Amino acid sequence: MNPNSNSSNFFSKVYSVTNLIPAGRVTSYGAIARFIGSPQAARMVGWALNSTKKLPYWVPAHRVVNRNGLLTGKKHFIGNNTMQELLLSEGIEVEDGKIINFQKVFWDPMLELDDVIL
DNA sequence: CGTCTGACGCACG
DNA sequence: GCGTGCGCCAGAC
Repeated sequence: MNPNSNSSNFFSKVYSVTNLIPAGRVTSYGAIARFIGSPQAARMVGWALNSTKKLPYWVPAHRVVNRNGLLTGKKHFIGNNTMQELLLSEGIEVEDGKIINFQKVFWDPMLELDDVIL
């Protein structure tokens, strides 16, 4: 874990937090960005997750959506519906590329990892 | 080294 | 409540 030596600390934090997202829960790019200390770098979170495709280990990038619970990054997965399928398989209700009970399944690292220092 | 782009988020109208 | 514009940070050209 934490193979950050290669990448910037920013990326490694994104990977670490994303890996801590429990199955059946999701979080947002902005939430991660805030947690790692760059609240205005939400776009970079997505950028970092995009590069997880080439990482030697698995990162549950499908558990990260935008603040509206919209699966904005689904087109970056192998198939057009891969992201939604993965979420559905974890018990997350998704309809037309959007998480239904987003507020219910939302996992905020600021609250769950408030005692964790990356 | 300058410029464009992008899995976002927020302010405005 | 919805569409548009702008700023953010890092990487690719």
